[in-house]
Amino acid sequence: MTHVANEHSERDVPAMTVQRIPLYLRCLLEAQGERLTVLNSKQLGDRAGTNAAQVRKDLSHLGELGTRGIGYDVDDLVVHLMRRLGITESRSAALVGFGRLGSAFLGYQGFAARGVRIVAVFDTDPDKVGTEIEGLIVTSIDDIADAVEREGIELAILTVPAASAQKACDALVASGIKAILNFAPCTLTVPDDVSVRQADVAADLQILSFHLNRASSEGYSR
Amino acid sequence: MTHVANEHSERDVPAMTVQRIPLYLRCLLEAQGERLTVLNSKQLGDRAGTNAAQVRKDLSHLGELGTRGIGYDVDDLVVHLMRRLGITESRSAALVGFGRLGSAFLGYQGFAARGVRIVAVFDTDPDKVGTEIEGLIVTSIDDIADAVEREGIELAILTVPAASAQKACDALVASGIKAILNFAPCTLTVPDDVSVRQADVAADLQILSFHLNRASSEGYSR
DNA sequence: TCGTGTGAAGCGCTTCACAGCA
DNA sequence: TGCTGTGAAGCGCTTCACACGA
Repeated sequence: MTHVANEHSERDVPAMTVQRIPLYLRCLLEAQGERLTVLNSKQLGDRAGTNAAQVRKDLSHLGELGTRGIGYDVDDLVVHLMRRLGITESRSAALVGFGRLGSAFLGYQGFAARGVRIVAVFDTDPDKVGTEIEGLIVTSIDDIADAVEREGIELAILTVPAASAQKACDALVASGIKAILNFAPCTLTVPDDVSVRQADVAADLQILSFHLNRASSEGYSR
Repeated sequence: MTHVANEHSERDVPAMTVQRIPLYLRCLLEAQGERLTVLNSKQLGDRAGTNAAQVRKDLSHLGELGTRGIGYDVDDLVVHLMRRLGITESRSAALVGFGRLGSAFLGYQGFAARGVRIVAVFDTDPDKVGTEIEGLIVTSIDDIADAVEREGIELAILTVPAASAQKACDALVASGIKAILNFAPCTLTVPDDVSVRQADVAADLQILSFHLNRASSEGYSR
């Protein structure tokens, strides 16, 4: 059952480290844009809004990626982080819910550079099904299982109203999707092998509102 | 403005507890809709996707809000959590960046029930300034300081491209805003007394993508 | 009796400080 | 010399287990 792990390639990465990998990657891509070839942990920490010790500890969970006395090679680290995130080839995502928010994501050109492509759009509304948008045709959610297999879809972005989110989620799970980003303000029930991330904008605003109450003391961030 | 500290009304609330308060509030409002008057910690934990011990510990940080042997009064707890979040009166928010994503938030009718109202819209694009939308008129970001004072704006939702996010952020900070929800994929630099929450959709998708890798390599054979 | 509130134990993440290596 | 990688210490969050009170 146990595989031989080359270096620590299959060692356990702490959850908080996983959440920061996309942040580091973004900072490294910025640095690439500035023609920087090497960054040390202090520089990367400053860009990411953390600190040098955090950066070193995080990256050490992924392997020995730096050079003592020098720092981290930007290009190498970009490649390594992308591989860890599984986005060396773009991941294919389905957009479920062709409303205002869904349309905004469809029109957003920034996903490609971050390793994600929206390759299918689903909705339940018969008036929307058949609409062409960004080269895709809005499809009935009943046809999702076929599309998932045909297009190799692995991720879903759920932008339907809260009232229909669980139903749409069930359809996604039934079609074999194992990762869902849910923008509906409701708790989704899924099997253990399916990952869900909750993106509740109103909740974020409420958290910020809480901190406003304690405006006397110093502010938080993230 | 300081209240007499009855019980622990101004005691320090752990950051993780603050993040769950909006979740509990949402679950309680759902329960209200089902005409439930009392919930115990197990029931609330199930709805929120956590557990009974977590609920009791979290709520105990806010005071003695339950009744032993019974549970928590739904209406009372709703009022208490809303007060703690500072949304008994809606908070006024500015939307900065009238693009696809910003338009989606403007059209979203769900914020009102969560205690937040968008009362002003800003953009830099002269073609967009002057547009009327949802009863609001898109205003130049240069006029933000006036609007913040006039409308009592305390929150900002930043939906501009990454390249102009820091500039818009600086304008918000200069106008006195102390809480910013940033959808641009970039790190914002702000004074210590300003709270920023980062909402990076692509990063969320990358985190989900990471977990897809784990699942496939850890999975049972077949 | 039942369920909350809470000290204490358990656990994981962050920070520190320095050994190790280019 | 300079910076990474890492054990260890520090800290905060979660979970446990039970006293307390309605």
